[in-house]
Amino acid sequence: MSSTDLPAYEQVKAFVKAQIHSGDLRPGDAVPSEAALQQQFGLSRMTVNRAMTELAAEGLLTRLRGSGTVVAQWHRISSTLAVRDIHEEVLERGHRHSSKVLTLEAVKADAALAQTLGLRRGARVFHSVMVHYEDGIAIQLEDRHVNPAAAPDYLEVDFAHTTATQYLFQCAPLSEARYSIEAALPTAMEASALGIQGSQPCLVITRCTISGAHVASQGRLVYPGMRYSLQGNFQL
Amino acid sequence: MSSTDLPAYEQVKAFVKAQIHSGDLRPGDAVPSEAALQQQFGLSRMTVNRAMTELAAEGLLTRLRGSGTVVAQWHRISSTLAVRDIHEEVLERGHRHSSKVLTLEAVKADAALAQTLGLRRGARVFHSVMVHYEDGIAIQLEDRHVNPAAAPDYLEVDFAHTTATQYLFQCAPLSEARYSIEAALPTAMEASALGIQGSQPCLVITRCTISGAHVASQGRLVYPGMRYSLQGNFQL
DNA sequence: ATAGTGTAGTTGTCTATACAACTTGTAAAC
DNA sequence: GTTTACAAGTTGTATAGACAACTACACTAT
Repeated sequence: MSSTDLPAYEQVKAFVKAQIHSGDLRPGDAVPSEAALQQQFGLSRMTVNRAMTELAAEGLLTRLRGSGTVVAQWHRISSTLAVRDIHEEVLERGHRHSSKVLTLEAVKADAALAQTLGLRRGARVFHSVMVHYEDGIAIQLEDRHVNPAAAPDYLEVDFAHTTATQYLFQCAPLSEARYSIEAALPTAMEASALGIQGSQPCLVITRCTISGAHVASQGRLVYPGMRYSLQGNFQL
Repeated sequence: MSSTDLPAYEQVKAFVKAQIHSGDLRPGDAVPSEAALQQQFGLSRMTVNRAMTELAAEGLLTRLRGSGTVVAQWHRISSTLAVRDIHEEVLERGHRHSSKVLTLEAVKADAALAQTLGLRRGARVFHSVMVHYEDGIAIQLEDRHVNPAAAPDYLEVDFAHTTATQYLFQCAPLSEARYSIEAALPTAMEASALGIQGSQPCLVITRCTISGAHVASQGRLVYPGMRYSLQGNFQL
């Protein structure tokens, strides 16, 4: 019966969004109180409250108990950078994925690595280097150091049938991650593995995943700049 | 009286999070139903429902009406890339911000630009190029094309007292944005403006902001790779 | 065996109410 | 004028109940 089939709280959200959208409500402006919206829409306050609470969680509104609700100053783009398996990612694009293991070994941690993994210097850590291909073209080089405490059998894994990300997800559930994205030139080794020239800029994602108390792994993901870009879309 | 001062629904969230955290619940595993948690915690269903709904919104759980709740397969990193003013950003880091306008003009749109801005070829658009400095060091080159429909007085703005982002926010509230992040070499002009060598890789963010029906602006933001990195942190 | 039916269980939404915590402005007391 | 006290308005949280929409599974009739 209502205009559309959208739930009532979604309609309230859409209404407020539209007003921000159109410039009717500008950052800093006061938004009608829940009581006002409740009357206007003929809904219970809980329903209106859900709408407003969600908009606040999305970052569009700033609410203050006792004072009121205003349009937030900065609209955030929440780029959901997925920590996910590149295998799945390639398949989702409808392409064929393959990979090659270049290195799979145990090494002694140097000072820097020991610090990021939370181990003492000289501790045994696993090291792997792999290249991932999309339809035969190299798109990612994955240089990873793994904490043995998180994945004791890392060296025995058959990476023809699973990927490092997949395996690590299984044996060390993700609880926190830190990453940094920068532009850099590949090392000579990386350039040759990716089949590009050493002067070609690459997107480098350095990622550190934490599982419970352990730092599970530290990875350096190198993407050829010409073949890859991180994309995002932010609506409203 | 409850263990902490956290609201009940937050305690339920924390409980489920902890189980995922510890590996007690793994991706794909079934999570207790709302009815079960309701009994276990002695809460009403609405309270438990709020907890679970929020966890689902955060991407930790996947819920299916009629079927149940399972731990989500991929934990998303929501990197909140803020569409915000670089001026504020620098000040927040406790540094000094300054900028220089290199170009501020009206030009005729070529085919590509006309398409992204949703105008016809040859239409009048505004074009600005600025360099932003943090404590005197160039950190961003901002090359921007603006739709006159969104900001008619763009050429008259005094960019000594305001920034392009700030001004555009005022006259064209943001409703949607698309962006792409890639590594690339700067053009000769960009390199000299930033005071770097043309062979130094840069992080290039191409951003397109949409305000209502108009595409308000299209920008190319170039960051020297050695001086800038996008950082993110994802907890739980 | 197969198709259809029904039932129990699960999540999605909504209501009406209640109280708590907080802000703001006004009025009273000093 | 300054401080205090109070009242009205606002959001945050929680409850108990209700119905709808959907799934999964067991059971029945064919």
